[in-house]
Amino acid sequence: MPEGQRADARRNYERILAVAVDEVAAHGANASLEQIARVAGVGSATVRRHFPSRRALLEAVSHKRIEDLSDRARELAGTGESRATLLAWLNEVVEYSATARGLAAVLVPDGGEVEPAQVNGCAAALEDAASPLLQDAVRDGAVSSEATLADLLALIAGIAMATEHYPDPAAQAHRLFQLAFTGLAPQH
Amino acid sequence: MPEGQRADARRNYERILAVAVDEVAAHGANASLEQIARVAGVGSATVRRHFPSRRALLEAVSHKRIEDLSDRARELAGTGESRATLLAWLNEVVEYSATARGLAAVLVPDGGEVEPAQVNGCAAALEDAASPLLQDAVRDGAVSSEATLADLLALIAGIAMATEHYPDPAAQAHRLFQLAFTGLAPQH
DNA sequence: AGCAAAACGGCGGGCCCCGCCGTTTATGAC
DNA sequence: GTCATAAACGGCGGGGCCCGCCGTTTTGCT
Repeated sequence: MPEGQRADARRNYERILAVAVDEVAAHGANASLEQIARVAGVGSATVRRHFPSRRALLEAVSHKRIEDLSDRARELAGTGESRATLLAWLNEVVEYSATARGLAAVLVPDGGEVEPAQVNGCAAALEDAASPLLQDAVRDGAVSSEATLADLLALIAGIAMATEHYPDPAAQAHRLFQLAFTGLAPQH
Repeated sequence: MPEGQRADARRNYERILAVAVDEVAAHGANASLEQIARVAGVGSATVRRHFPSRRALLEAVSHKRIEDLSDRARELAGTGESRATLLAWLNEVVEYSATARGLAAVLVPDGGEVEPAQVNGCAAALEDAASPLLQDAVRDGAVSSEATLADLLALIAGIAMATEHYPDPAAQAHRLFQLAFTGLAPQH
């Protein structure tokens, strides 16, 4: 949001964002932009001015949650047994991805990127924040050294997408993630 | 496809299905039904008559592959070391899910189901066919007894969805699945 | 050949996204 | 307070999509 923005524009931005949070929660990442405009009481062009793409809107919708998760990762760093700490944080990502619809979509590429190198500030922020957690767990030999945070986040996003329409999405997402974390068929 | 169907209807069905396979491969599970009608040279109502929902179309598109995978599971049953056999089959599912777009979508609920109990003949067919592979691996203690085939297929579907727009979707999907299979942080 | 029913496709309705442009509104300078 | 300017607005049209409808066409059987 640029400096020197007019007050009315700012008000509209906040209003649209608040409505978008609710609409995405109700209808998922494909919630109608025109419906968001209607509910917010603005024209559809106004929605587009503030959020030039669906992805931009979803990123804004998820921004607070991504900040919360990043803060949480920083809180957890160095606080306990490394494996359990990492798992606790990842379980919070799973929980958010499964309950806050739209988050999974911004954690992975959506095919609309012009420059792959410039995408995914959202995932990058989470990776940066959780990097110490992963490093501790790898250093302790508790976690596969091959897994990157990008892998972990993509896996969680995929699980959230696959379970979105299950009767209890969050429970199913946690179940699948737990299976993957522990390993479906670990080698001894 | 009903018995006693007219020859023209049959020809249209096959034509639409052939075009749908290509369009879904090119554009993913959300390929436009109208575009499929145009390319097939039929009216959009004809597409709907033969495939009353998008899911029905995707299931038909994926039918051959699901049959192939089911056949493959039956071929593999009892042929070797149980863990490796199961993994080989699952890797074929990963490969198909990542390269044949549309398959992931039919492996999980899509929110449109009226009766949950009647859905997912596709996943059920794969589960049935691969059940002996999983049982062997569980019996041998090579695979977690908690994982069901429904879990495995949902996980693979999620991975395919999350990696769909990566530069090399198949490689990324295999990577993520391998991590999950071996375990991100197996307990000793 | 005639008939009945299956199968067809064009159309309208509603919705969505997107770009456009005349109108409105907020802001800063005087 | 006034005025000018540019930011911001919203309505509209275009194109696309999905869906239901219904008159027309086509097939297959007698």
